[in-house]
Amino acid sequence: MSPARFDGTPVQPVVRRLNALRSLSAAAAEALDRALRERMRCADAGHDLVSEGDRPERIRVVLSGWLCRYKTLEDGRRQIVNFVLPGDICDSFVYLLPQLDHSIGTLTPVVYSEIDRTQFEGLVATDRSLAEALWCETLSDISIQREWAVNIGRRIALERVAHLLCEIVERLRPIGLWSGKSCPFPVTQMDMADATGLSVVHLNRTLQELRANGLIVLRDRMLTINDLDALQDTALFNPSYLHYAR
Amino acid sequence: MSPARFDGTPVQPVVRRLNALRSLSAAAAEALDRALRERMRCADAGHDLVSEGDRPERIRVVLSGWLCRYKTLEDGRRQIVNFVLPGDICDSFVYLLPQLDHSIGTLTPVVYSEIDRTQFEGLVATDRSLAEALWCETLSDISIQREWAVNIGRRIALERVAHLLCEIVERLRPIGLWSGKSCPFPVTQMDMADATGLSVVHLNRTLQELRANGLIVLRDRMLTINDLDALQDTALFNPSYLHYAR
DNA sequence: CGTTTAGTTGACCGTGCTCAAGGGGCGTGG
DNA sequence: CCACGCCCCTTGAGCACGGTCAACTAAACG
Repeated sequence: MSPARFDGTPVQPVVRRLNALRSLSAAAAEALDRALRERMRCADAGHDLVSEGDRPERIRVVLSGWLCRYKTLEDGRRQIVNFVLPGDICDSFVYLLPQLDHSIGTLTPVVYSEIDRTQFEGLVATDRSLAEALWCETLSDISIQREWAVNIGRRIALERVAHLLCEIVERLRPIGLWSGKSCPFPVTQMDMADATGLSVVHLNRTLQELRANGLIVLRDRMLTINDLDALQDTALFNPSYLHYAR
Repeated sequence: MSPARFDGTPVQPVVRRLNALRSLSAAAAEALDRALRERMRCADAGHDLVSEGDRPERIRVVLSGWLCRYKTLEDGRRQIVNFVLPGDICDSFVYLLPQLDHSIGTLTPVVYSEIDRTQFEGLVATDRSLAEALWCETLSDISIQREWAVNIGRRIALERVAHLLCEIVERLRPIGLWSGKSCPFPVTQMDMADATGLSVVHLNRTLQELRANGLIVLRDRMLTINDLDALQDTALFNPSYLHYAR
């Protein structure tokens, strides 16, 4: 947790993501940048950043690393309901709610910033473009959540897994983590299973089918896609629900 | 579409729902009330209020009737991703997005109000309690959407259908449409199937199982639940994700 | 080196899907 | 008034997608 670990962790992914949704004023980008540098934190892989039932106090903004939002049923069944990538905000104005309805766990080591209520509201109050961008980010989150319902409810396993991969690629793109061919992919097969509503065994077989079809290469936590169009076709993927401006 | 059809359609469900999430000031409730009375509209059952791909211009607020948000895949598979009940807002600040990612269709005749952008922003700007309530409503919507992912991804058919019914009961309660024992339930089995990610045939059999277990009575578009605790138990239902203040 | 975690494979099984047909209620038009 | 069509619900039969259980491998780590 030494400050040294923050070296080289840029604060930009947030600005880049928000800008992809709705452009921020220069002043807003700068104020946000400053606020994010104030209270940076890190967390190891495999820990919960926040847990279901917690009273939310602060806004957290992910600067680097991957997390997932998940819920568990009494008997242990787990559903990952979304991934949280660099630049994502968890969540604007959460502290207005009495308690969290889900947990957020780290999949990798993570660097994030905390913003407390008064500082956050100060930021929002002084710049309209930031307030609008935050609404867009939230509307985009709901939209992603809706698409997950479609994915789990109406796509078959092969389409479902392909769709998950397509979404992640498109979300990594604006923050500069998609090279055009490949990206880091630090998600275990168990996580992917819990995200798609499949069993680990069947998820494994589905990945093999995607590999056999030449659609993906997935090795050593690295995902390579040689023909993204083909993968999108098998996923019935249409990126418009992400609401990124072109 | 004659004004007469609005007679007796109260504007209160919105205020009641928002108040259940976060209390509105008297001034905000009154201003909202006035705004909603300005441009009331109706729609017949079986029509789309808005469609995927539309450019959203106005905020719509449902005063009476049921709708559903849904998406369809190219080949016709349909997933209902949420129901829209009286008092629900579709959606705060949508017009910030370039286009809608899903459609909203009516299940019954519906009365709703339209609020245009400038009027809406005027309302929000002048009362902090309203702005906060709208954030709460939106956060609650995301939360519901997450729970749907869990429902479809990790609950078996019986639990899944039971959970859907439990959620609807709890959402009808604050707007006064749950009598304590029963409520209107104008949803066809096909709609329920599309909401739970099941086939119509299996949904039908699942409903019969719930009936056989004495958990529900569902006839003539009317749902009766004699032992709500028992239904919630079989659904693994925990209402906290709705974020209603007690 | 032993232990743990992640990935893989095989065999079997069951939940839920598909296809198909029939019934009941209701509105419409002849 | 009756006939027809349509929508919604229901039932049966067969099947397949995906789940469960179990065992094994390989890599990572202390």
